[in-house]
Amino acid sequence: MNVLEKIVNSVANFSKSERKVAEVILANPQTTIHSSIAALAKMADVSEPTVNRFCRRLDTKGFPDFKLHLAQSLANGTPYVNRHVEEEDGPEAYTAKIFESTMAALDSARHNVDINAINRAVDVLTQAKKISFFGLGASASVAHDAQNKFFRFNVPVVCFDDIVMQRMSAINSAEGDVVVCISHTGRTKNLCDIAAIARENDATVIGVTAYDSPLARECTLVLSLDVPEDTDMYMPMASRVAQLVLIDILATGFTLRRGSKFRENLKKVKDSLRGSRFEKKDSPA
Amino acid sequence: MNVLEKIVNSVANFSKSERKVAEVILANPQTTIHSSIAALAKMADVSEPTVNRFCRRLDTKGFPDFKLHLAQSLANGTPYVNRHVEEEDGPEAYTAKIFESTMAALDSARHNVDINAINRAVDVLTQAKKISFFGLGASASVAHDAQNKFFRFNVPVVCFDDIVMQRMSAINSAEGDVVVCISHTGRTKNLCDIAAIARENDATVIGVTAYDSPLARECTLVLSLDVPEDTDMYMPMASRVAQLVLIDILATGFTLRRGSKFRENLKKVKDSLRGSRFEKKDSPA
DNA sequence: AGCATATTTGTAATTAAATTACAATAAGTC
DNA sequence: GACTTATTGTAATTTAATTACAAATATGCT
Repeated sequence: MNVLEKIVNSVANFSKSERKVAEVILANPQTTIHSSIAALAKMADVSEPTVNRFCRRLDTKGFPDFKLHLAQSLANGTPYVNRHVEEEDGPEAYTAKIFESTMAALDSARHNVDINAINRAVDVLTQAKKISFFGLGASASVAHDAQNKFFRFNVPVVCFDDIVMQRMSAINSAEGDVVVCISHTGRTKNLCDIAAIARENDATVIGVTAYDSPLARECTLVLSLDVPEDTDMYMPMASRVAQLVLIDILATGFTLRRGSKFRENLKKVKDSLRGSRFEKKDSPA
Repeated sequence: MNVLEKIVNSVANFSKSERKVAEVILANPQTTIHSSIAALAKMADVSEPTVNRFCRRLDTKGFPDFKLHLAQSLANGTPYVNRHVEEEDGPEAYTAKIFESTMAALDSARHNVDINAINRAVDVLTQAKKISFFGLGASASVAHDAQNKFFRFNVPVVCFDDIVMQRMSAINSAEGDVVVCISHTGRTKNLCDIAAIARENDATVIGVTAYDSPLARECTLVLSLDVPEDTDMYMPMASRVAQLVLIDILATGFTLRRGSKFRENLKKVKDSLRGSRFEKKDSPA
């Protein structure tokens, strides 16, 4: 974990003097990495051993080691420690924070995805007779996006964001069909029902959802994205971006599995759009 | 510039012993940042001052400072190397690459967005009588997502992914209405028409599209995301994620502008979903 | 080739920095 | 209010890095 975040998170465990050190470091992290322990101690108005103890408390070997960790945190372009948008944030601040928190969420997701599950999902998808993407609310747009991607593969693909249509589609599913249910929380009752119905009708159900959720229990295969919940905003944000990236990954895996000849097909689809577009000045007539 | 690159580039200026140091560092950079000057000197089979001189030659203040620079290089240099998915990539490789390229695209977008334009867009949106989101193809899912977000604000918002509906909606727009047109390339003819029609009917048209594009020229305000084109895959990937994040930013700016009382409204919308969901075990009854 | 100069490299001394051990102070508890 | 525990600082020690200088090696010139 990012050292800066770690400082913020463990501020509760700090003593009064250690907190002073934390404040100084958070206020000028860039200066800190070029300071000696003596200089930093002076800035925070504490003694040198206090700074040293502060470093140890953050699981670093000592002050030099701490500076190393800090330098790495800063290098990743993570100036904002507190990524949560706050009341008084101006456009610059909230723009940066949202970009950063999204990137952080993706990074977290990246380290948590189960590659084997992805591989199996790609397996299943490549062999599907028909692929259905179901999502409700915020996840509906992810389902649409998935449809847009898989549609290009010239595979029978449908997408519904309407419970009734989803239900009908699920009831009509058969062996060899793949149903992908998308839900961040995995607690949407209707979608759980759909998953159950699809399974009863011998379809393979892939859940893009949280592991330990009612929806997950109804699925044949679960693709979980451990993205930290966006607690402060009352909207799904980062989690949904992670879902989209997961769809990208599945689509990519799909094309790779199908081989190079198949990819020419993709190009054809893209070229077909040309008529509906204005030509680029520099592109061939 | 990255220190590792710098070492490679200036290898010509090094003396024999310095080159030995360079080799050892390049071979195990991760070890280097946790070694003392003595340990490194021993590994390279040179004296300690030689290592120190080596550091100075790379415009660092000394060995500790050099380690700091090296740590930073390792922090951001390593992951985003080869971002393009290749034929022979396994699940692990393409998963990592897609996550990384998406993150890289977001990072690039972050540094290129025009904060002023965002601020003006938020201005316009907060004052809108009605907001319409229009997108076609891959951008349609972004438009849906935007609708889902702004709908929660209890603002009149519509979203169409159908040219005919978009056209009718655009013709019916009036002063005070805001139309947001989403298109990565900005070259989709139909959408350019829609933007023009909306403007003729006194709506404010915000374009989430490329700066120098036909669509941009039809808009009142352009929000451009300079995301490197996804050249190898014949599908829009990273660009669309960046668009979503931009929508997140606009929505966030919107809520901040509307003040805290308004945010209670958001909570109400979220709570309203509770009935349709399975309760979490640990949540209050 | 041989001498002289310049450059590179290493040894030892010095200095600076960080850590440890311990004492003093402050906070909390009965 | 005295005792215990935790926190903080002072001073000593250790460790690491740097400097100064000397030896060795290489380079150039007659």
